[in-house]
Amino acid sequence: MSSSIRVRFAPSPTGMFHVGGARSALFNWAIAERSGGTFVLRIEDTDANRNRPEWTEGIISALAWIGIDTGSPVFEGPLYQSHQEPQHRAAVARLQADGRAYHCACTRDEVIARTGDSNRGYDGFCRDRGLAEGVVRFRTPDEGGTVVEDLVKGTVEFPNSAMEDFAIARSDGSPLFVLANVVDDIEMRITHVVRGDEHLSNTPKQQLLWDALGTTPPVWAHIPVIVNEKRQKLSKRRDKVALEDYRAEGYLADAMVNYLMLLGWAPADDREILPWSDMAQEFRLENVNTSPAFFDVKKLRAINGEYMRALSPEEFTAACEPFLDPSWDRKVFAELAPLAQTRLAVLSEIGELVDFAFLAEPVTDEAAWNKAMKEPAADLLKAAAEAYADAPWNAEELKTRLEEVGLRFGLKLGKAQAPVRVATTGRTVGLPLFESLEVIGREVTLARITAAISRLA
RNA sequence: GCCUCCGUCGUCUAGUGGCCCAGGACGCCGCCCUCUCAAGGCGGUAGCGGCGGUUCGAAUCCGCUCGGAGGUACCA
Repeated sequence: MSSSIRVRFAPSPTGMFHVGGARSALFNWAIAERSGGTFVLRIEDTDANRNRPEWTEGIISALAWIGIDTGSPVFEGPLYQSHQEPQHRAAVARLQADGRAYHCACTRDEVIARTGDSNRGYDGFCRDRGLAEGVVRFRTPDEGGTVVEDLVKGTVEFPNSAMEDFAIARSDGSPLFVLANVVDDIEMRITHVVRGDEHLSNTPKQQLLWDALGTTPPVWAHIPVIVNEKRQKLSKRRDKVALEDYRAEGYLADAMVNYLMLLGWAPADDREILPWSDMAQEFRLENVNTSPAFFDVKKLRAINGEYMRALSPEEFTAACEPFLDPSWDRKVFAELAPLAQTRLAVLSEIGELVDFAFLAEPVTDEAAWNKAMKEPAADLLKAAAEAYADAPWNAEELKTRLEEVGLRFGLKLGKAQAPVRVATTGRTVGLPLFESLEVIGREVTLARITAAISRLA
């Protein structure tokens, strides 16, 4: 039973991979992987995607980034849905032959004129007229309710009286999305449909169609949507939702996956940081929350930081590579990288932390300069330059010497280091100073201190 | 309008009648450590939308109410 599971994942056809879609994909992936089932990717918008293959490419590459590999044995796809295939028309015809659907010639205005209510749906006027043309409508049950058994939401009952005879094919005969969607799911032997709960309201229609087509409906699981700080569903226009953007900013895929899985689900123990293998093993749709979750970048950053600190120095250095200027000396960077590892939340911040070591002149932050270069900065820098002129060039010694210099001015190291830091790195905050000086060398250090002295003069 | 879903610290959550005067994590605040900034350690802040029931006992069950979200096309 569980080995025959086939989950369907349908990213939205917008050419951009939404974080909500990513989470949904991950949930699907987890249950498919754990049960040894099949993950079916379907891009639902036929026309848009047929004309823009790069959109599909983008989605596949985003999926690959978070570990959903198109080469995996439990992956099947991509599959485009077309609602113009023969089997869709055949299904419409079958439904009509079975008396489950009928032609209707009413216009919207006619319906409103009859019901006197623009809020109500179709009134069933053509139900028994035996027409041969027009839109095809599905004959909805008059009484009772349609019960959707949902793994996440539980038992949800929709009164049939609130469901109009909805259209399944246009008057030109072309099948509509709802119908095609169900037909394809049946054909692909989908057993589990896991999607955002914005689809819950349309589920009874689909379920009716599954039944009418003589097939047992799949297991439904409607997961809560992800919302913004205003508690609205994440929108492409307002919110930053493209998974690709987070990759570009320097979030680690593992951290992203971990965070996304935590949105609406929590492992049994108190762990929040845990490997994918554990999550996939423990994940149950039944344990997914029912309420919407806010996408909190602050927490994402914190988790990303955890993952970055857990990296070995080599892994961290490698992870930084895409965010480094090509001209920077990688040997020098390798020395600096371990110092930077605990000091950033996302990889894209690496540049501003280490650029001083590669540029001819440090980028000087004026506010930092004004703050650090107060009396007796000039004299202190002169003394430091002297002390450093003949110092053995290692961090330990550089620290000791500056400490001594500071003492002469009645300053502790915390104060005394500030002018030197700004002179050599351009900023008041940054990597450990003396290790940094060791890396850039005596010549560069002295040159920068001298330059600062003359600027102060 | 009608239908459906949702409502525990600012945020993500644990919690399915007593173990909860509600636990963890992020954030925030403070202290320690410290060459700056981080990291790390320690401590703190803050919550069951409201009202009525049921019960010896309710975050947990029921009703109402308020608030939020989504759906409702000859769109996909």
